[in-house]
Amino acid sequence: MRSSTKIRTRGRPRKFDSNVAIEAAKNAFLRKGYSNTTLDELSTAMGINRPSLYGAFTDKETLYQKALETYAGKMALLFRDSLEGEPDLHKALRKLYAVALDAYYTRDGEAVGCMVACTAVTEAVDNPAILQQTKSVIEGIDELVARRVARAITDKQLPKNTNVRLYSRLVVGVLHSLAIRCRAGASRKILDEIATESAALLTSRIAR
Amino acid sequence: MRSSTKIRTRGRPRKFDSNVAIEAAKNAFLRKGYSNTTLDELSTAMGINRPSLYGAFTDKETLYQKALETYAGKMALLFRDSLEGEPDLHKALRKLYAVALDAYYTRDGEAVGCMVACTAVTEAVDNPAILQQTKSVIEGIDELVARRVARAITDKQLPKNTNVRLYSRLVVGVLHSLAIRCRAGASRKILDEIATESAALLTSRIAR
DNA sequence: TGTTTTTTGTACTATTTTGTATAATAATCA
DNA sequence: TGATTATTATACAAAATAGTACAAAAAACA
Repeated sequence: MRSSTKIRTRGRPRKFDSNVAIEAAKNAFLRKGYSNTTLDELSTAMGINRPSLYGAFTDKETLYQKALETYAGKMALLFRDSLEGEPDLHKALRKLYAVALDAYYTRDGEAVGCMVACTAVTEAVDNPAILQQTKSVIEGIDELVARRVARAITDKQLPKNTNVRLYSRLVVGVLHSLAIRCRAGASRKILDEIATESAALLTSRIAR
Repeated sequence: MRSSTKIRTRGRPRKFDSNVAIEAAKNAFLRKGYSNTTLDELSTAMGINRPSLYGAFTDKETLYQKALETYAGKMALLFRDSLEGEPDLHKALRKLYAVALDAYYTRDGEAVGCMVACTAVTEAVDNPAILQQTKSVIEGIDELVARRVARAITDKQLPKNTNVRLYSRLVVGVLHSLAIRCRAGASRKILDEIATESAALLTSRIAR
């Protein structure tokens, strides 16, 4: 996972680590979205001055895409581990939602929600590239959950006639709502309750 | 519902109707969110030049708040009518989601989603007034649904021990997910399926 | 008819914002 | 050591953007 493989090349060496810088950009974009995050903020957050930033990441939009990609990759990993770590589907969903909620708050306790659900969609209407990226990230999460749901059917925790893709979209839909409510100022307590209740509803006997 | 009561006052008469203008502002803000919609765009969409716009609506932020308020009011009406028009809860939820999806597309078929879920939340992190407004709009919708759910309990369509507030938040959560998926480029067909399946799951026998 | 009042229209200002020119700097390579 | 190459730092340019000054216009009022 190291893109900054230290093969010494010519020229003056960079003062920053590419991955660390993207991480910082990600956090900045996560708070205010693409167009509302200025290059001054990015430059400060990343500890890189403007020309170096452009030299390394082309422009603001490319940097955003890279940051979103990084964010999505990390979330997908978290989600996959949560889902696959629990043999019981109900527990797996509870874990999924708990992990998501943890990620929806920064270390400082600020409620930022999800970078895809809460900020990327704002840009999507006027930016085809971001729309496409947003779409495929969401589909990726759907697919991730679908694989776990298929396993639950094999394990006889869900009926055989379950519509896997549709059911998975409902599971993921809870993540969307949690993200929005988080960013809209709901208390963590309420979000935990919603998460718990959703996991219960989705794994109750009748759920198809 | 007419704020532009035509009591002739002194001075040069306005060339625009206040409600129509706010409607236009609402549509503009709905597409691109608060900070990404410029005053030139607003001015053009509303058919009002800059100084008149400021004279009538104070500033961009006040106009946004007014537009969001208008949007929320209209959606609340649509939702209430949908919910209360159907005696059967399952049908009421289907109607609710259908009405929502219709609103999530403009007349031109553009997928804009929900002004609250898809764009207001972006601003909420850095704007306490918008955060507060977003929060209370969502709570208002929760409350609206809660009243309908309470009736369903009275009508014995849901068990007496149903946690009304929590259950209602799940119902509303589906709206959040539909809005996000809409704006993220999901097809109308898939959204209809999700809506249908969600209504079914939420009114299956085990749902508490 | 002339005064008062409010809105309109044009043009402008100050600020913010994205992106870049240029020279100095720090490394490799021959 | 000197040439080459890539990055940094300062400063700047061009465009966009929120908000406003001011005079002309259009109504009511006396």
